[in-house]
Amino acid sequence: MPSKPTPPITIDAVYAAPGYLFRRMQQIAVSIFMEECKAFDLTPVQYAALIAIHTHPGIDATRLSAVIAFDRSTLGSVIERLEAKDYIERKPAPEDKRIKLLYLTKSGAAILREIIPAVERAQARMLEPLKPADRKALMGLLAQLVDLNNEASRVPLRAEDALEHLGKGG
Amino acid sequence: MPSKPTPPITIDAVYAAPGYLFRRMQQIAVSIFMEECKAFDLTPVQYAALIAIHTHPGIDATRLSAVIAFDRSTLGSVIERLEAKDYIERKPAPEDKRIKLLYLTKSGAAILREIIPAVERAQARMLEPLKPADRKALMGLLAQLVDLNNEASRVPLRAEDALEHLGKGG
DNA sequence: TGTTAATTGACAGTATACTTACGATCCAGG
DNA sequence: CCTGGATCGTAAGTATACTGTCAATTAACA
Repeated sequence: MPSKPTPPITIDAVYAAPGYLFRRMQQIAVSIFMEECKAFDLTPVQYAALIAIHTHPGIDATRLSAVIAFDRSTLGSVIERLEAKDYIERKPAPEDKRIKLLYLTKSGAAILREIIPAVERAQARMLEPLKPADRKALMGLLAQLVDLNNEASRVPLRAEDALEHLGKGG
Repeated sequence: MPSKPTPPITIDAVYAAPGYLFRRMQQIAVSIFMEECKAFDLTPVQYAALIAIHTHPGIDATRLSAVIAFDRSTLGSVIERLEAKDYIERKPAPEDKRIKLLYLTKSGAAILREIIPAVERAQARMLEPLKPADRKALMGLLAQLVDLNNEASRVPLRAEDALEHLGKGG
């Protein structure tokens, strides 16, 4: 059996690789999001952070990073930018001097309400080329895969654990 | 009908959004790639660039960016790093003083051969949690979606067009 | 209680991505 | 031949991501 040792080293293997397709799809998704939301000066990451703070007012940066599965280091600058735009504010926590609690400002709540239709349009456009049944199938499989691979990423999603500090945890 | 105007503004809507899942899956994919390939000091992007140069020796940076659908500006620094590691070399094109042609060095060809098993392991690990039939279904749908959305991204893939300069185009 | 563990936010450094702009160069038309 | 438009590489500026480190602070434990 002379053929098996060396797989063909060509670009076509890359095109079909899961990692390449995931990267490509992410690029496309960001591009569509930015296009639909260009009137709002909000990136996908900033949008997710705002939503999370809206859902969990008074959350701190570390827990926020767990709730949206973003890197904590990166989140620092994201928060800075949101604060500079006056969409959120940081308040020191009385019981723990290390922590700064995050809250939406009125501007932040307002832009969130306004941007939602654009975001929904963007999300719809990403899947638009597929037939409705295929969209469902793809999202189902992807949600499954992301969930099952949760621990493989450096910043696993901890949607539940992160909320105990707010007194809502079980 | 009082209920329809305002969709619920919660983090759960984000978790189910295509854009969020694509971003999350990309994070996971990069994480797995880096873990499997940490012995080689190559990022996914650098790997794809090396493969593309290996497949199309003498390609220039602009065409390379089209072949792997990477941003041209970003690619400049990627090429710099690959050159610094002595994996590729840039040679001026005699017929066009603007262009620099890209070639793999011996080190570049060697590391490519060595890293391939690790890359294959990484690609397999990304899909491992799914049943084989589901892996196929997911990859099929995703490949379809990426292809149909090709023009939506800032840097559409131009696998074929990019090669005409090499005298192989039709 | 006092030392150690762990946690939090911040920073430095590297690597993608994208936008815009600019000089050098090539090409097409006149 | 020469001017305008296109293309090439490059750079500056912004925004994610991740690694590693650090000081301050808190918690845990002997």
